Amino acid sequence: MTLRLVYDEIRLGVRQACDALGYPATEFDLSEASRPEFGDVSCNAGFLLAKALKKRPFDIAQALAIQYKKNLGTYVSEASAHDSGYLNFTANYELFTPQVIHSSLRANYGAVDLGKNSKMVIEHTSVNPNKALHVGHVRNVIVGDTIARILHKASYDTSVLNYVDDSGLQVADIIVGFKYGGYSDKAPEGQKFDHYCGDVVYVKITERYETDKALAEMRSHVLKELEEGTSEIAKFGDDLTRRVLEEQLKTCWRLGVTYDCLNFESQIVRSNLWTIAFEKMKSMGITELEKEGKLAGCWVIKYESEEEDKVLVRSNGTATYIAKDIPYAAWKLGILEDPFHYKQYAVQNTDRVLWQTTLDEKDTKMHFAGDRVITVIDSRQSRLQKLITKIMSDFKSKPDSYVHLGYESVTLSPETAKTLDLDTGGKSVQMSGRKGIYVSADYVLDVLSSRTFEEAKKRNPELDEMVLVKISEQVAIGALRYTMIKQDLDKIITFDLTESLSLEGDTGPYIQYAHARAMRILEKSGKTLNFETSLDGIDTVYEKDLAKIIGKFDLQVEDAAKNLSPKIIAKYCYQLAVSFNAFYEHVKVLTADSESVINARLCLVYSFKETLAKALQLLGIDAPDRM
RNA sequence: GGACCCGUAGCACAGCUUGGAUAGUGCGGACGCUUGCGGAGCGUCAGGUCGUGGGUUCGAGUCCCCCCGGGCCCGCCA
Repeated sequence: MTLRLVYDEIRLGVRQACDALGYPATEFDLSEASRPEFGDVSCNAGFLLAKALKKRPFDIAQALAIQYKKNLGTYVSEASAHDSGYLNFTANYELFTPQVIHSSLRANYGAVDLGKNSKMVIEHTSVNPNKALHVGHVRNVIVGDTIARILHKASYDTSVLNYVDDSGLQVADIIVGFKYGGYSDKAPEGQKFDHYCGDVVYVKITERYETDKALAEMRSHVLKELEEGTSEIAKFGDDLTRRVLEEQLKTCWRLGVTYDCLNFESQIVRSNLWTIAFEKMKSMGITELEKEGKLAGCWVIKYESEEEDKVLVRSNGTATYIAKDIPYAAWKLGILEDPFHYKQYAVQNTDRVLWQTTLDEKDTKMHFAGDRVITVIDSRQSRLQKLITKIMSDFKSKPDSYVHLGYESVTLSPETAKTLDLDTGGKSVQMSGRKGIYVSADYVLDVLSSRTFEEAKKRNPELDEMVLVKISEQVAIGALRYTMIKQDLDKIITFDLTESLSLEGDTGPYIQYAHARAMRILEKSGKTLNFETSLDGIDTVYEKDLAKIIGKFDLQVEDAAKNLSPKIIAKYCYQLAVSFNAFYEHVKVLTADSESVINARLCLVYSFKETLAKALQLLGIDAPDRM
């Protein structure tokens, strides 16, 4: 039983009332009442019928309310018309609250069956393996991970992929650095290898290209060797990228993010996927050999919707970079025969196996492809992604099987830029790995973690150091993950280091704190909760509001999954915490008047705690028992 | 030149998909709340011509168009 049932009952009841009054059928909407004094659910049927019936919305709502009240049903206690024309309903909380509490005890509470167990592939992270993750990458990682968690809750059978671009220009850059630039391929003591590669080798070698043309030429040479994959350089590169990748993954795992498979670009290049995809495109007429003009001799993709033709194969016969993206996208959708074998890369969180692609026939066969694919990439790539979406919908002859989930970038605030010795004249600045303008994810986590450690220690001086470290890490990750998810994907996040340390207001720690408070009440009560007795006597506005919000968890999951909008769950967690804090402040639990009320309130607190923990889990945020 | 995104209080955002009831929240500012289940909390107040102009509608922050401001993308690079 959740709020959904109340909606369903009202929808049916209003339809019946319309029929009884002889009103025409109409697709009215039910929505949450905008203010508490309007009740719980509002219906706009009055407005919609006004024209057809030539009556005022209020009169229609009034008639409907009277008709509806002849049979109030189970979960509605009041139906009334408002002057504005809305038809408002109030839930029957005597019944609703205990039933919501019972429902919320289910392990899979909040789950919805949108996906029907269909295969869904989510690709995210996909950071070039030549540097450490910075806060811009973190947005990708967290958005992707949260979407995967939400879709899993919505009954999709999800596979999470991380694409490793180990044969690209950025990797070539650091190889040049190590092989020809004189940099040691060991990081200095105390520095992670990915940081060393990004902070030192990548940035410095890029600077040196400016003056050292010979070095710059080595880059294209190295790139060619990487693609061919047989030389000593390629072997060196392979070893190198795996060392960087290992460090990058440590950062992701620290954030609570796990994957199912690592897809190496070098293997896509060395497999036959491209040849097959190219033939398919030719036979479908997606690409044509240009006969004249400036693109003469190139295979190009022509789409009327695009103003420019896109070169797929150069006049010298070599393929452009989309020749890597197209077969990979097709592979993700299971359109092409899978040339890969798979072997175990690691075990994450004690039980989740991370696989990796191989071209070794001795390894096993697996299936990671999906009926639908979501690719999480920065919206700066939406031009290319639009093209791939189009090609995939032609391949699959289903328009929405490939989805580019774009998001705006993370920029650095002028104050934070200053800490990197950058004067931006009061404007925020785009991060750039190449130019060394970024704040690394590990650094932010470390700073946050030590800040939260101080705070936790102050509050819990008696707790063991190791316990405090664990709590502060949970809170630090909660803080970072929440800031990355709470606002809309198409809004730029201006990252400010000082601001990110805030633990008050609309933040992850605020929400976690509500959970810790609830936990402490339950602990302190020392009681075994009795859910089987009548849970009445909890009828203050605070308790009703809390029950209502607990009761709409599944509706929020559905909304978030349908719209691929992780912030909906973030807002929901915040709403839960706000409602609980109001309850906490105004309603006494342990010192309530009677044992039965104490029990009922404890049950509500337990229900809240469980629901918040489940919702936070969708955000990959731990719910600490104390903090 | 063309494509896409953003513009709502001092700052950061929600609300726009599906048009209706006094436009919400956080930070910052002012003031208050703890012998009580933990103050990472709660409460009160101040602060908004929803970028401009037009259109559609009984009704527009929400839909349509023009314009203005900001961002970002547009290679036989990857």
